[in-house]
Amino acid sequence: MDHTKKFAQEFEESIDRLLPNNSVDCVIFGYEKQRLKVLLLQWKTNAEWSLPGGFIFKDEALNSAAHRVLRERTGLDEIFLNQFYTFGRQNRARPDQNATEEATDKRLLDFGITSPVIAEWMKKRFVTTGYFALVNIAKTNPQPDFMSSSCEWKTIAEIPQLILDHNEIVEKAIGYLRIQLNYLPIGLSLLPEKFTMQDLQKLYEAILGRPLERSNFQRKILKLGMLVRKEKFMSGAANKAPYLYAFDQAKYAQLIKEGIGFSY
Amino acid sequence: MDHTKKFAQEFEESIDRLLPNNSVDCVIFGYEKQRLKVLLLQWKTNAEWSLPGGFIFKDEALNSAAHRVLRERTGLDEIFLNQFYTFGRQNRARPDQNATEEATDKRLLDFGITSPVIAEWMKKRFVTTGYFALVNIAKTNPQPDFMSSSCEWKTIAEIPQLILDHNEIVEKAIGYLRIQLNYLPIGLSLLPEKFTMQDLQKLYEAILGRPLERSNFQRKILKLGMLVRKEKFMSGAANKAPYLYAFDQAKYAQLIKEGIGFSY
DNA sequence: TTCTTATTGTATAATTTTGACACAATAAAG
DNA sequence: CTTTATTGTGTCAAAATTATACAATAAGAA
Repeated sequence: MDHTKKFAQEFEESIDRLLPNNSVDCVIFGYEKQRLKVLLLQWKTNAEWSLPGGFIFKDEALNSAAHRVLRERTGLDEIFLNQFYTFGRQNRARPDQNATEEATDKRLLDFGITSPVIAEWMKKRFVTTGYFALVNIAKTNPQPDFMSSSCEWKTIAEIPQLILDHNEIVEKAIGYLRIQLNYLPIGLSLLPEKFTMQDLQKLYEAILGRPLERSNFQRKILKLGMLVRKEKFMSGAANKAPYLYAFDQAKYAQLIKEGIGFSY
Repeated sequence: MDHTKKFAQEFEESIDRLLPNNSVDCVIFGYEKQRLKVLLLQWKTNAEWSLPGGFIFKDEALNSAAHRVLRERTGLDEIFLNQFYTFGRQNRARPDQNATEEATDKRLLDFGITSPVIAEWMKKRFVTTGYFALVNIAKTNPQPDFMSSSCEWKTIAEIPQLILDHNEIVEKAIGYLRIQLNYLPIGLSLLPEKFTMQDLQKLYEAILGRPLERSNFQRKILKLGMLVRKEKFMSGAANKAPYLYAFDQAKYAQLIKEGIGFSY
């Protein structure tokens, strides 16, 4: 019995313990080379892309399910997950995904779903709750699960067409990320332990989608008192070397709790 | 056949058309006599209080269900509803509501539920999505439905113990109302067409839960340019009569879209 | 070595916003 | 005509914001 079949059998057996009509999807943001990225899974069977998502056990809280699903599908554990919106249209498939009975059956076969029990489950209507997370790409090593051939970080511009309404979910996640910027531990979660002021500024610029004035950004951030200055960083470039900074975690946590009170 | 039985029969017949395991609950904010209020329903059968909530039809979007449920249960229609959070603990009952089989059966009887089909439905686990709305109390006349003996506006301080986790839902709604203050048409939705500056200030104070400095509030609000000054308001009180104001709706809408950018 | 280049850390000045308070104007009651 | 409570507006210092300037500096080029 190959891996896929084994997985299918295990999933089929677990269906009785799942709460019907509900699911979770995770938008995992990472930051690398001054670019904001999102973690996507590609299906083994038909190479389509999707967000890491899954179902809820009958005896499991929605929030716990989000953490478990993310761990099972990517290996990422103990990360900050933030619920942001619940997507509940009758037909959450994209308009171009024909929803006739035959088309749906054919699509399930594309995904390698042959078991009638699983097919019946997958044909249900699911109301899905979106969570977003912020992770430091360097510190994590996501691994695709059985169903997925790969697990890739894509910049926002690179995001391909995703299954169902997952593109919409990503867009909404970015919107909430922006609105909640002052209340989220953006820097601590997304940056390496030590980073330059430019790293931090580019991160904010990536999230806000607009440029910020360098010297004013530096002054305002430093005035918050949440950064500790470390040694200089010799990049090898022909210009003045920037200092590295690290977060004063206690102060940062407090500031985030109250909301960082300025406009970038 | 009395009303309650008729309703029970109708509900029983509709269960097949409902999406299991999902529900919506609405936190309707109103403003009256300079007090922020919430609309609550009281059950005919056992006098317990709850938020107006209900279920989703299989062919209905989650957001549409929220509008329909609100209309059916209170008569309120075409109001601005804003999704804010999805509550998904395994057991959403309050800790003091004993969850043993017998206790649950007894509780359902308290609510007048005798049909086994309805009882089975009500025993399911429901993940509920919370919506909040802002309405002008003077313009609306909510009416309780079959199941409810009354439909009352309660100030935040007056809110009694509610069923399930509804007290938690109200608290979370107020939290989101505060955070999203600058992005919501608070004034236009909650105030009458013409209002005094004090009305507006007290509204913001009620939402924020803290006093604001009168003259500075007036200066900042007027500077936004979203108010049109009307005639004076002769209240009969022994003091200088205040001006009435109305919203410049186009400008207000634009400001709300971008987010009103100042701290109160 | 010296010059050049790109970037960094910091300073400065003009402008705007905020917070705290002052005060004359005024509607109605005594 | 005086008193009272509240309103519209003004002031002023402190703080924040914006735009700009400029010396310091790491490394490559001359």
